[in-house]
Amino acid sequence: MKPTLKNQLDAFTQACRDKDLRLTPQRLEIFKELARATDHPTAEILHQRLMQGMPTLSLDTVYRTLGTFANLGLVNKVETSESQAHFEVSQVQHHHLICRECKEIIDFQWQYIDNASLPEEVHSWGRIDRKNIVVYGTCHKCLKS
Amino acid sequence: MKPTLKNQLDAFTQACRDKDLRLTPQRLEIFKELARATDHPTAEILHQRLMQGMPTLSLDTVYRTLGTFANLGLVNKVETSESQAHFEVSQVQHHHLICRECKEIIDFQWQYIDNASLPEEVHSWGRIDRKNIVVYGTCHKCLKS
DNA sequence: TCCTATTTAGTAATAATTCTTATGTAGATT
DNA sequence: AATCTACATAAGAATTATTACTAAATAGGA
Repeated sequence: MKPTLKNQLDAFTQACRDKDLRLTPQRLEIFKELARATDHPTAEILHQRLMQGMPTLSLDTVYRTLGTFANLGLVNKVETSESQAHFEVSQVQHHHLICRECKEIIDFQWQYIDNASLPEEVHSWGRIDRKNIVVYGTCHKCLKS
Repeated sequence: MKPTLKNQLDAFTQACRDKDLRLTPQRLEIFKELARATDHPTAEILHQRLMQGMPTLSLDTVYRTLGTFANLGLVNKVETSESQAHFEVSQVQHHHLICRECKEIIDFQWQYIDNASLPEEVHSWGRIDRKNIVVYGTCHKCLKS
């Protein structure tokens, strides 16, 4: 069950208050744009989209803000082996499928893994906060062409 | 059971022949150095190490060569959310533990997952070639300090 | 409304990776 | 073994991705 945009915004504004983070229009817009996105945009792409409604927004602010959000756990930096970082708003636990050809990133869920407990050696390594699966392959669209 | 360095080198030279890849001293040294490494070095660190024995080796060659090897599946680019790419020689299937503090990357095995089959939606997405788990957390060393 | 610490825009700087080009060389052919 | 040629390399320049600096703007509390 995906949270509604409104729920996400409420959680967001609450998190800002909790963390003494000022609720600036830039932060709000960046968060909303990312929450609205179904792809996993890079900072640059997000910046381009936001420029429509906020022509003076700087790319640096997008990077800085995404970094801040990521530290608070409000957004995730998606692990890829690409050079540009991709972002998403933290939702329910999920994993990623990445096409080696077109680089498209798709979410999927896999409860079997979410519920599985990690091997003992991992627990003795330290404190875990996130386990994420990244599956690489080639999507049908690219296989056809 | 970890393959011996000799086995890896044989597999490497064979792969070069198969793929019409010239067996240059640079390629050989880069591969050997990476096979010998137990950490997951970046191109830059690998370059530094290699400079000991090959003072004229250029950083660009290390990047180019690692890229070539990665395409052939001889080495893996480790998925991290850091900006510098980390590399490893492809070994038996394994996964990665990454400490958010010190950024150290540790390998671990998890047969439970290796043997599990992915959800149906993933199979219908396309052809899969690798499923990798990246676990983020904080290692004991960093928890203590 | 005013104050002040935080945040931002604009631009400069740095870091990571890739490209360009002249030279070198692996490996096939003789 | 000598020659040839397409591919690979070194060196440095160029690009790309991200972060830092600084003066001006502003969120949110007094």
